[in-house]
Amino acid sequence: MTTLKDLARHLGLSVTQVSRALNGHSDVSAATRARVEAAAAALHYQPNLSARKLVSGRSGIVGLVLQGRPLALDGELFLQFVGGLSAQFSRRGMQFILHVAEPGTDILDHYRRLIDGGALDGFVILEPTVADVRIDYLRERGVPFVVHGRLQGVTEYAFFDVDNHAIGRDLTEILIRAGHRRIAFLNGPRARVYAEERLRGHAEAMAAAGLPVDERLHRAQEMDENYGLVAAVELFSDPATRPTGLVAGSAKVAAGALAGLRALRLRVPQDVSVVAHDDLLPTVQTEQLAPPLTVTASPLEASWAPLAAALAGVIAGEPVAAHQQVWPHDRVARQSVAAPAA
Amino acid sequence: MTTLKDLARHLGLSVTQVSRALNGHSDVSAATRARVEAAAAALHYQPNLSARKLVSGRSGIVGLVLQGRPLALDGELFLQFVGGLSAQFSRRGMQFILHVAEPGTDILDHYRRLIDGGALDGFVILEPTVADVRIDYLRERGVPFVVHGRLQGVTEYAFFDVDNHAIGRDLTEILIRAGHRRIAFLNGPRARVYAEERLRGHAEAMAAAGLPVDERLHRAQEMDENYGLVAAVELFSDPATRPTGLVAGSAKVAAGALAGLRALRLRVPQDVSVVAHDDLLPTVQTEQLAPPLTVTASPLEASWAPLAAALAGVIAGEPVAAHQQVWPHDRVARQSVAAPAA
DNA sequence: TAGGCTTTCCGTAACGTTTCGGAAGCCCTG
DNA sequence: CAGGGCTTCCGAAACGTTACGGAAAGCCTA
Repeated sequence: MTTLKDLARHLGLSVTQVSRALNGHSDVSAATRARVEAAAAALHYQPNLSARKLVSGRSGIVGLVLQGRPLALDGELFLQFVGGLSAQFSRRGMQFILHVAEPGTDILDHYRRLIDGGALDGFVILEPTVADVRIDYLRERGVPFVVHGRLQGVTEYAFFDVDNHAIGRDLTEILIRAGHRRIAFLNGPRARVYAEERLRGHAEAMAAAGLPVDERLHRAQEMDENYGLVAAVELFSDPATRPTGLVAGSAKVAAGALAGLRALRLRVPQDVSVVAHDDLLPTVQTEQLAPPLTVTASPLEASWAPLAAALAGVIAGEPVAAHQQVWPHDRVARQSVAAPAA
Repeated sequence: MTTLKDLARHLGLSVTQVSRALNGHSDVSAATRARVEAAAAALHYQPNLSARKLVSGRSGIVGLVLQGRPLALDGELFLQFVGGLSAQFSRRGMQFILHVAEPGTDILDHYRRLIDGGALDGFVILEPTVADVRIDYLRERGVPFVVHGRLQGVTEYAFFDVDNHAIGRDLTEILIRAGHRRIAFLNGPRARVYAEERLRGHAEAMAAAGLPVDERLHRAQEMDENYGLVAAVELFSDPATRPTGLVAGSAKVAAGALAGLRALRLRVPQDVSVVAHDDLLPTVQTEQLAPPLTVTASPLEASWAPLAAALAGVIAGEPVAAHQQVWPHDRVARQSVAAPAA
């Protein structure tokens, strides 16, 4: 293992100067810097992260803490999250640790150990809830973090998000404008901020059109295909109370719902209009469904680079306000919406 | 952050003695040790991994390096691997790093950087190939690693594996004993050791029964549902050349194959007998398929704890021979095998 | 009681890096 | 030519931990 000392000896310089040259400090002549960099490359010098951490207080390691049997998670989504983040942090020369907390253990204990051990510089928080204890704890301890999504009641934190309020509103409005009045709403699980936001947008659009919000047409659950299928069958099997439109929270939910409607021999869009929000994941492609789905769309994949940049920035001491980003979403009209049958 | 110095001051001891007490050295009185441990717990002392690494040469961090767009991986399998390993290492007080190498980059460069940076103590190797450059590199550099699966031509390394040779043989024998002579074999990708081993077992069983091996009935591919479906349709659509039995490499492949056979209006087991190897993953349950599948079975989940234990042991300097484990598999007869139609 | 062994403790050095304060050499200004 | 400022360098200290060598105290043995 090549160390700074080796380099210094080899170059006839002091360790200090070599370090400063490599780290881009100003008081190094251009000629020296070039010499140092060449030698570092030639000798395959890699800075020792542990030593650097010890003195600088930073390890270049960030983490993601997940709880629950992995089995309870959606494999596809998990892969997107972890793979995307890991690749982005790797690219920045940072390490990305995945820490799985077993169910039944106190999640804050895991954060405490990770922080006290001095191993991690910061955390990525996925799927925040409305009263998220993780956030409270990290804020209290002053540990850098970045949120995929947004919090309620707090503003001084870094985040990357889409406008879920607008998404809920847009999807609902698409159906309202087509003439629908009874609209099923398949949302994500209750306490999640994004689900609450979408619900708020939905309610707002309904109110703006003078329509009542019927909570019996709402569902709130982890979003997978099975959920969509079961919900569709439940909500649409009785012709008397059947809604005419359906908002699905994700492409998977939509695919499941389409299967359910098909099983009930309901046609889309003649009998039921369907819209969904599409994260543009590779598993379910909404333009390939039957019929191709009218959606709001925003690539989940776009999150990873900004999240990594934000966390790196906050760790480096930049103000969080510089790392608050709301990604826009598209509205894509396809063939799954029509006027309700008379 | 509580440090050893804090503890020492608080206890009126030297830093050295506190360190030795906490690390279970012999020259510490029982009374002192108890006092130190109590104080450590009370002050939430967590050893600083970076400092420990700097002096001991170990970081307590192990890694898994994956290459390829995560999209190319099977989400479910990925989740099992990463979640399972992460949980096991966490339990041992070790950190588990996931490093995603972008496609097109040299995989060995990633290992080199990780090792030279001094950040990692060892690696987990998944899905080894027959001439695996990663293994060669790690062996050459003397870095600890553990293999999920086995290597060919090398014996001094730690591994956890199932007997894929026996699995290939057993599955084939089940069909042969039922009277089948033409057997389709849906294997994993070519260069993977496990696939080669299974193929060897298959060929051996065929030879033992005096049956010819027809390579046109073989497929070798990443094992997912679509593969099973396409292969079944290809192999069984022509009544003239159609095999009477099928060996599927995984539950997913089997589920796909069953769908394909159903599409061809072939009945299982009346027209075609089907057997598979089952990793007992939660997504596809072979006893729930139609018909319930006759399988060899071995839980993939059993791998994580032994793999973690093995890597920890090797890092601690234990001989690799103490960490070579072959897990047994079950044979479960259900309703997917019958004598071939006359 | 002297010598040696065992138990229990401690001071110091070391790991590789960054930071802090200072210092040498040079050029410019008055 | 004295003084000041800039550029470029360096030594020493520090981060928190473990390893090494040694040392004090107690007990046993001869």
